[in-house]
Amino acid sequence: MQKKLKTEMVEDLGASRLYRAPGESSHQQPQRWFNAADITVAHQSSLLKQLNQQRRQELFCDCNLLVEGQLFRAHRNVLFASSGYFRMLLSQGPDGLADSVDATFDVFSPETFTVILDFIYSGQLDLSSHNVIEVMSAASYLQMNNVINFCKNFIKSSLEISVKDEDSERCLSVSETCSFNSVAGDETLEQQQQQGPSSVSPPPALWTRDNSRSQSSFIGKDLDQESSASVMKTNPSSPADDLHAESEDLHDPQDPLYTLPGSERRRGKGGTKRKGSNSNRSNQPEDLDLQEARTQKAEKAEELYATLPPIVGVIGHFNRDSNPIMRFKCPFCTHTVKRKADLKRHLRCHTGERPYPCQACNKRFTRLEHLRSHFETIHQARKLVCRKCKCQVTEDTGHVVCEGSRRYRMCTACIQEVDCDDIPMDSLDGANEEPALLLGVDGEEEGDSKRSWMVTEDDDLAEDSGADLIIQQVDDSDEELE
DNA sequence: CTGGGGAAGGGGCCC
DNA sequence: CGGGCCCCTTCCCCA
Repeated sequence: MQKKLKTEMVEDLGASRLYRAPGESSHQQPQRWFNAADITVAHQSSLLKQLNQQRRQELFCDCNLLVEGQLFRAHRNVLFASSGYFRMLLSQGPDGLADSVDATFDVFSPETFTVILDFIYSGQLDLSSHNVIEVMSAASYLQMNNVINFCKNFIKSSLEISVKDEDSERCLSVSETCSFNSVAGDETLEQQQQQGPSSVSPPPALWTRDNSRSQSSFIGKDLDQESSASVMKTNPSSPADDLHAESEDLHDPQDPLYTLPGSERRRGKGGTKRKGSNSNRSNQPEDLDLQEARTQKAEKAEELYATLPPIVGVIGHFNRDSNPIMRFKCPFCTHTVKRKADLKRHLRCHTGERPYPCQACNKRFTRLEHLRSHFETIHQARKLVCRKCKCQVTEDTGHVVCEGSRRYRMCTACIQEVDCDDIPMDSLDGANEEPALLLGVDGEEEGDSKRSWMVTEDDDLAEDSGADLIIQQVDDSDEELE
């Protein structure tokens, strides 16, 4: 009976078939049963070790790689299988069939390439907070998606960027069990990517429109803890889970630090959630926590910036005159820009850094111009348009009406129509007054260059009733003198 | 359900 | 290189 059951198992288990140990006849009572997956894994592991040993002994190495003057030797078939860059390089014309292949790299350091090469041959990625950006940049250059994904997860956990609760466990398993499978795994990933995001399961967070606001277990995770476990060992025994790593984008709109406490939470590109946009209704402890977290995140962002290599990535294009056009590649995504400054600006959408807070509502912005636009539109009623009838108003025919920290203009007719005798109206002159001298982002006096709509980290949050159309008397002069 | 408007974010590029 | 402007896209709210 038992024998019959096991025979059925052998026939039915499919992918995870069981096999008898060598030497056992089918008539004997089986002593040990082997899982096909275990055999495969053991074989892969052994093969990888052999290849790595051959590399270290420079046996059968047919590829010479010169990185900033330092020579590395490797096997072209391994490189071909591990890196999209080498796939392109080695498959270009008859050169790929040459007896030996030479390549020179100056865009990353030998130390970085050592990490990459060790990963290719061992499945272990030696990441630290000091090398992660450079490794990621090199992996991007070499088109090694699995390494990029490991780096993304590493950075993300270091930055304490939140992910959804339901994803957190999976993410942990990713970092713990990401398969090496540098040959098949990478290939599979690329195939998945070629099939488009919809085919990748689960879909990347960037593409989702999940309303979940839950925070992940990454929140509060100690950076040091991550650093101490900086060697992200991949487990060759697991399937190619690195697809899951792809599902977590560094730029997480669910990040509570992504916007201000109480302010609109942006979901995906461009959108805002304005429900409760008359903000600052969150309770004080949460504000304190978020303030602290925000400070920590700013520090992490600074650290991230500090570790950025001098050139994050350079891609050569050619113009009509066949002259190369240099571009800077974002280490976190595929975006390239012409100017380094533009890249720096772009990086804020990955780091979540929002250095420009609004004094009125404490909402934060990535750019000064966005803050200015926000303040003028929301809090200063710069638009000479009646909010109700949309007609053009002038300083004589329109009045500024306050709604919480928001201000807008209404024409005299609309105000009378609303029939609010007690509508508090700011004088237009007051609304148009230029703010007084202010504090900069860092709380240092910076003169006229910084306007009153910028708030320091230590400033009290502006009160905002958040009530619907509660019109309050606002003294412009007092407010702006502050 | 749908379209328009408002607000916000991001990219390109000029000064 | 930073600031600023322009333009586009995206999302939400509301009629």
